[in-house]
Amino acid sequence: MEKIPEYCKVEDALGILVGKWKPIILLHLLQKGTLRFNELRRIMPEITQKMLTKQLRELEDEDIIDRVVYPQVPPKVEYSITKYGQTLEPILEAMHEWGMNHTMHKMKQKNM
Amino acid sequence: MEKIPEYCKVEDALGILVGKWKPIILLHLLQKGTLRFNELRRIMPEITQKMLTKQLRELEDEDIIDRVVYPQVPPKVEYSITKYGQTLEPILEAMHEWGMNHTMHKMKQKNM
DNA sequence: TGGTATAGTACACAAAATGATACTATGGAG
DNA sequence: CTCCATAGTATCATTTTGTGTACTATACCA
Repeated sequence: MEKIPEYCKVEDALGILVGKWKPIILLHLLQKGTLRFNELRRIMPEITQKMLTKQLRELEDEDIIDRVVYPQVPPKVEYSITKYGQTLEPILEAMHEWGMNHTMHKMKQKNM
Repeated sequence: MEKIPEYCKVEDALGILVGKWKPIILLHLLQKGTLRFNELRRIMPEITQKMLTKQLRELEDEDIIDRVVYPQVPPKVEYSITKYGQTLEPILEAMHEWGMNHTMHKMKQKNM
């Protein structure tokens, strides 16, 4: 394995990926391409409006997702992954797959 | 991309990977194989003792790292990645690499 | 006229994560 | 006798994250 440099870059990656919701939001966006605010809410019913807004803003600030506002009433706002955000796909995919196997691992431990 | 199942497994992966410190601890352990408590502290001077202890315990509980206590004074405790923990390597590698590129991305934005 | 839908914001509050600092036990070195 | 080193624990303060509820504007539908 390659040596970790003095100023460990992994922390930067984390700043963007961590939080209870970001990876899930990103996985859904990767999957569907584009989603409106309330579509995201319906997909993740446990997240509050405030949290969703906050996470989306942070991802937008980091240039991971795009936010397009249509001047309509009722409002319409579409979110999608930026080109740059797509570079996160390998990490998200790896997490997703690992998560699956991890569930199996736990089931074994508990003899389910 | 494959469809995300009802009960999204990514959250499980996250429970283990998130936290400001876990991926960094794991990367160092992957790199060095085995490290003592204070060696980890020296490598990551910003982490507090309490946090390091906590993160290590959590990783141990999840069967990601091993903790071996040598009955000596002063105490000696060695940490290493379990076989199961090694399955996280692809994620950690992906994060590490992405973190590097992300730093470049930011430098470009700021014209550094 | 009243209800529904959208994409939020504002405020009060609770809970969880993280941080700062001090403290412990004890063998060995000087 | 004093100080150092190790691998922690204990306590308190602060920061981040999350929850709950109420509120907004306005086109469309009945």
